[in-house]
Parts: sequence; C-alpha cells; structure tokens
Amino acid sequence: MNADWLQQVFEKESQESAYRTGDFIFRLGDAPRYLYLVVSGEARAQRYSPDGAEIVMQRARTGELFAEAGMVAPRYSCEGYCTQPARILLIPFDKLRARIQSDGEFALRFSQFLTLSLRRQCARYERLRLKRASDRVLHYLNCELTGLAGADLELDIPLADWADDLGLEPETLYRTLAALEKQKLIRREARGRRIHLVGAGQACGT
Amino acid sequence: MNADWLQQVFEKESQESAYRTGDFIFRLGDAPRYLYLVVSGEARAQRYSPDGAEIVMQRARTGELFAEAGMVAPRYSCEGYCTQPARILLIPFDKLRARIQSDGEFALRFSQFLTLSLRRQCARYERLRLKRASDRVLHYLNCELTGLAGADLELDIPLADWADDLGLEPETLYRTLAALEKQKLIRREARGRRIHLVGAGQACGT
DNA sequence: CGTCGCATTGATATCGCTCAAATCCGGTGG
DNA sequence: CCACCGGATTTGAGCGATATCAATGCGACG
Repeated sequence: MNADWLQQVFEKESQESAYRTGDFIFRLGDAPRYLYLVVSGEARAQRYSPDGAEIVMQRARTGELFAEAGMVAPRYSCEGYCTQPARILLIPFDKLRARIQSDGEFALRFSQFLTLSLRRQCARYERLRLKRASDRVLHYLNCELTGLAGADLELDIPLADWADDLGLEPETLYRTLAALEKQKLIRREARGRRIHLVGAGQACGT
Repeated sequence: MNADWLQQVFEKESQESAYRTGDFIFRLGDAPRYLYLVVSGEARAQRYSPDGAEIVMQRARTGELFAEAGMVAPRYSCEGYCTQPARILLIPFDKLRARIQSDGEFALRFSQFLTLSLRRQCARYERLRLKRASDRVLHYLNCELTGLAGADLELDIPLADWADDLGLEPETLYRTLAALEKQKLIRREARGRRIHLVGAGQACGT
C-alpha cells in the first residue's frame, strides 16, 4: 500500500500545490490546516535552537507524509519549506478527520498507511544507530530489497542524497560501496546505478 | 496523548504478558495476531542478514507500540524478543480492526496516536543524522523538553541506555555532557540525573 | 565488609570527515 | 560532429572525533 491510494481518495477534496526551492509550506505558529503528502521533491520541517542553530525535525520525500503531527497540535512549533522543487498534496484536516470518523474502511486503511510509515521511519532510525558505514549500507540494501525477490536495487536518487539519508558524506558512501564490492558483498552495474546484494533477498517488514 | 489511553480501551479485550530477558514474543514466520504495546521494559525485532549478522529492525520501550507492522503483513519476517524483563499488552488485531472500523471516535484517536509515534520516530532519525555527539545531545534535549515550559529533564534511564538511543557509546555521551556543561550550554544536577538546558525551552512537535 | 553495577577517567586506534583535485558524463551551442 | 561547460562521481591525503580498551571510583545492597 503506497501513497497513491491516499492521493486518489482525496483527489476531489484537496489541492495539489507546486513549490519552488525555499518556498514556505507553513510557518512557525501557523494553525495546522492540512495534512501534506509529498508527491515529488522534498519538504523539510525545522525549528531553531535558542542560539539560532537550525534543528531539522522532519524531511519528507516522494510518497511520504509531511507535518502529520499537525493533526494533533494547535500550532506549528516549526516551519515547513521545500529544499527542492516539489509538488505537494494538501489534504484538509477537517475533511480527513470527518472521513476517518465516518468511514470505517478508510479509517482502517489510513491506520495501516500510518503503520507502514512508522515502520519505515523505525528502520531508518535503527540503521543510523549502526556506527560503521558499511553496516548502514548493508542495512539499507537489506531493507530496500524487501519483497523484490532478490532483484537488484535501482537507484533513482543521486549518490549525494543517498549518503544524506544514511548520515554519511558522499565520499564516504562511495568508498564504502567500492570496499563492499571488493569484498564481493555487493555487485555494481550500470555505472553504479544498479546494485546487486550478493546472496541476499529476504524481506524486512516487521 | 500517551499510550495509557490505548491500554485502557483494550483492558478487557487484551491480555498483559510478562516476559523475561531473552523470551521470544513472536518468531520468524509467525502469523501476526497482536498489536504489542510495551508497558515496561524493552522489546526488539530483528532479522538476520544472509551471513548471519543480526539486523535490528525495531526497538520499543515503555509506552511504545511494537511490531505494529504486523497489522499489514501476513507473516513476520523477523523475530521479536525482549532485551529486558518486560510487560507487554497484547491487543488482538481482529479486535483492533473491528474497533477502528466501527468506532469513528476511536479510529480518530488511534490515528492520532500513530501520528505521534511517527513524529517521535522521525525526530530520532533526524537526530542521528547529526554527526557530532554534542549536536545529538542538544537535539535530544530540545525535543524532550517539549511543552515542559523550560523545566529540567529528569532522566529515568541509565546513561548507557540513553547513549544507545543516541547512537553513541556511554563514554562518549558522558564526555560530551561534561563538555557541554563546561561550555555552560547545560547544567547538571542531582548527580547527573537532572539536566537543565541553559536558555532553552521551546516546544518541538511539528 | 564485599561485591556488583554503573559512572567516571585516561590512553590509543580507527573510521569517517574535510579539503582538494582529477575525471567522467550529459547536455549545449557552434 | 565536435568543443566546451557544469554537475556529479571518483580519488587522494591528513585530521579530528568517536570508538575501544583498560582501570578506577562510588553508591546500593546483601
């Protein structure tokens, strides 16, 4: 179950907005009105520490919910903006609430969707608790290959973005991949765009 | 909204089990039957990579859901066990589903609960993307102090566990705290059990 | 009083970050 | 078709932060 389903349900009742890099989606103190679903691009929520340092609270990419906590808070305590040109679906909270309360089937689906989002976030967290770069990469490959029946992983994101997700520098990720290939734990094809995890292919949902 | 609410709703329809360290909660391949809510202790879900290395998929502590992905998967692709003596509430999925579908108010509450869980997990992830230990500690303090109106943070967990959450070694966390105190960014009281974030106190939910 | 777990401190090794530069590649315009 | 440009990838060298290993302190508790 991916986000397309949610998108279709609210096609009529919500609007899709286009944002440019740096555009604000909401600001500190705003009253939350929408659940945001990132259709493409990347959105980010951040607040500032007392000394002015940026504190990233959330990053959301294609197919992910954004600022979902607005559903339970009266005010945003952070600001939301785009780090890349993005298209975002704005689902009005009142419509969403009404739907959850009145449509049992939808409520179940939505809960399951949240559950999957939670699972993914959880895996990301556990991944970054690993200290060695190679462990993080392996964890990632193991997870992303879920259900792909041993298929290769097609990378649709630049190396730099991937590194960012893994909490590594691009150079480190590159060197790690090279090392893993030398150890024959992975095979890279198509100029590094496709990665084959040697002797792998288990699912990894809970 | 904390987990107590969920616990109360299912008091009658679910059982609370006690586990010892190392006890299995479910095994690889089992058909998911319960949503687990950790009342105390710690539960962990893990699978194994092709070469036999453990891959932690989820850790859940007091007040957190565990193996919630079972709600959408026909089989567990990992095993769940306890790393500490734990009490866990077993909420039957069929009862939960029925409730979500039939009780709109509950469905909304449950969605909000999942939403908050997602928010927390998200913050943890972003925290570990920070590379410097001091940044992780500061991010943690900023987040945990949410809504406490500038209150101090009472630590109810051992230093080692906290370090684990932050993806650091206990020694590193200790030294980092000492350094932060020397820089007067935090103050420690009560033998390190209480921490005051100097000049802080903003909320940090999205 | 002894010991057990956890906090604290020190010394060293290691890994990933940083800065710098070369290379590759796709796209663009002549 | 070819030369050129810009961004991403690749490679190198050195440094710094954190992990690791080791040891000590210290309070709770039997």
